[in-house]
Amino acid sequence: MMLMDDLEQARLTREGISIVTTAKTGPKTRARFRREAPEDRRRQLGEAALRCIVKHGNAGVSVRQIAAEAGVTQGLITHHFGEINELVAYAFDIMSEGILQSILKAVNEAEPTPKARLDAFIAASFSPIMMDRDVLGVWVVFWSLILHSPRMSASQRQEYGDYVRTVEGLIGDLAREEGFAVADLRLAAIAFTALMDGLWLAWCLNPDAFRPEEGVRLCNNWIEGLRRGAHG
Amino acid sequence: MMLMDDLEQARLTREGISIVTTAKTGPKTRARFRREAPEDRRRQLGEAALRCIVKHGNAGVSVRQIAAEAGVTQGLITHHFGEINELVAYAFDIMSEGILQSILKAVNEAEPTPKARLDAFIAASFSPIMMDRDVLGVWVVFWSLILHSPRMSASQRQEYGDYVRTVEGLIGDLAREEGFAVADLRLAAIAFTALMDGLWLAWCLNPDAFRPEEGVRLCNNWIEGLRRGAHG
DNA sequence: AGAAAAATTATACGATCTTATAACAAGCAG
DNA sequence: CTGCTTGTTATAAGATCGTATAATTTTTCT
Repeated sequence: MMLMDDLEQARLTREGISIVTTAKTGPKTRARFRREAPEDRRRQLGEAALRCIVKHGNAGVSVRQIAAEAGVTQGLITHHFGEINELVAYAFDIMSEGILQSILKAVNEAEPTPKARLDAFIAASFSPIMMDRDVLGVWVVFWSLILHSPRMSASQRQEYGDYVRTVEGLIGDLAREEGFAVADLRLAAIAFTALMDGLWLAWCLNPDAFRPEEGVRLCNNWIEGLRRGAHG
Repeated sequence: MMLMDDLEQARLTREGISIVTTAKTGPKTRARFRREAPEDRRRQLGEAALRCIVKHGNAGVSVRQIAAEAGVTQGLITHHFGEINELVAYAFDIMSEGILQSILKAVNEAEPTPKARLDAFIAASFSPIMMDRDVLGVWVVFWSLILHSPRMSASQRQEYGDYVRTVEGLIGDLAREEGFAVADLRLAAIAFTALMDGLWLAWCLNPDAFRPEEGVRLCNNWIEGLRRGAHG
């Protein structure tokens, strides 16, 4: 999962020392540990959760597996998050924010014209970082939770809103620059978002269906329809 | 889950008799049962699986829960499907086929003009039967399996192909009738499918984002773009 | 230095899950 | 009516899961 590479860090490998010393020093030695700021620990656990979900899908959402992945004991998750669902929701926030930031970075590095910025947005959305089945694997787990958990649902509403507003800005700027009209900017942004998400989903489920470049072209065609007043 | 209503049947409620009679007749009484044709039983189990997934999401995919839902014992699932994933894959086939048939029925009941048929297709895709979060709940479980199981992946490829070809036919007929050109019909169908799926997904995750009628309008706008040569 | 606070380990408990296996019963063939 | 096939129940074994609780170590603060 390429998106995660940035986030990954050298993580604490739990020392087997306690086991070795147990025989020597006595039966009551404990594993040594480093105490970390709650904020850091929470993030470590969140990233470990993402890695587990990538590797094992829904089955990866487990206190024991995530704790092992993070190199800590199970109780730590209870301590920092209370119940495991809270940890997963936190992981969802990390993931969402990471993706949006990654795309926004590409947009802001483009030339400051509306067209160039929109192109960068589309290109970033179909870059290898996004066209990754593992990312869908994670997303799918989140979706199923969103449907049942109010906490997750609230996060999703927030992230989706941010995303659509971003698209709204990009499209609005283009329309102003090129002088065409859009009847309902918010709805147009929703449609464009849906088109991109739908293409991404279809590709992840069946990468043979079309090539990413074709996805980019189809998005540009939608923009072309907007230019020609299809949403007037 | 409205789509399931058609499939639901009065199901065997397991008699507690065996427990009661145990005290009277002796310790060795067994539950009475009806023997059914493997084909029937498999379908019953498949439908029970769908009901469980609707109710409990991923957690519903469990031998015990599905067996209880179907009013049989656990061993029966092992007997008919071997491992549980095979049962879920079977449930996926039932579901996919049901949805496509449901939409095609609406299309074929419309007036035989390309425009009317396409309208019916869109309307059916945004009808209350489809705009149901429970349906996404089931689909999400399937997607996660598609990513990991070749068996499920093969089914998905087949269903997706059928779906896109249907859209291709509808759009192609309209283009011919109205006399506009489409450069790549297959790609256009993929885009339109993605737009509809993306809107459906967004709505299911967050029903407050837009109304189904607005979804229909956004689809029509896309068609309007096609008319105006955005995909030429 | 020493005590208080907070992070972390360690462990246990009860529930649920998957799979395997043996016993039983329903329906069909003769 | 009898016996065979197999759908079905019943039960057990072993793994894993979530959460609670107590003991211990690290860090901080005075």
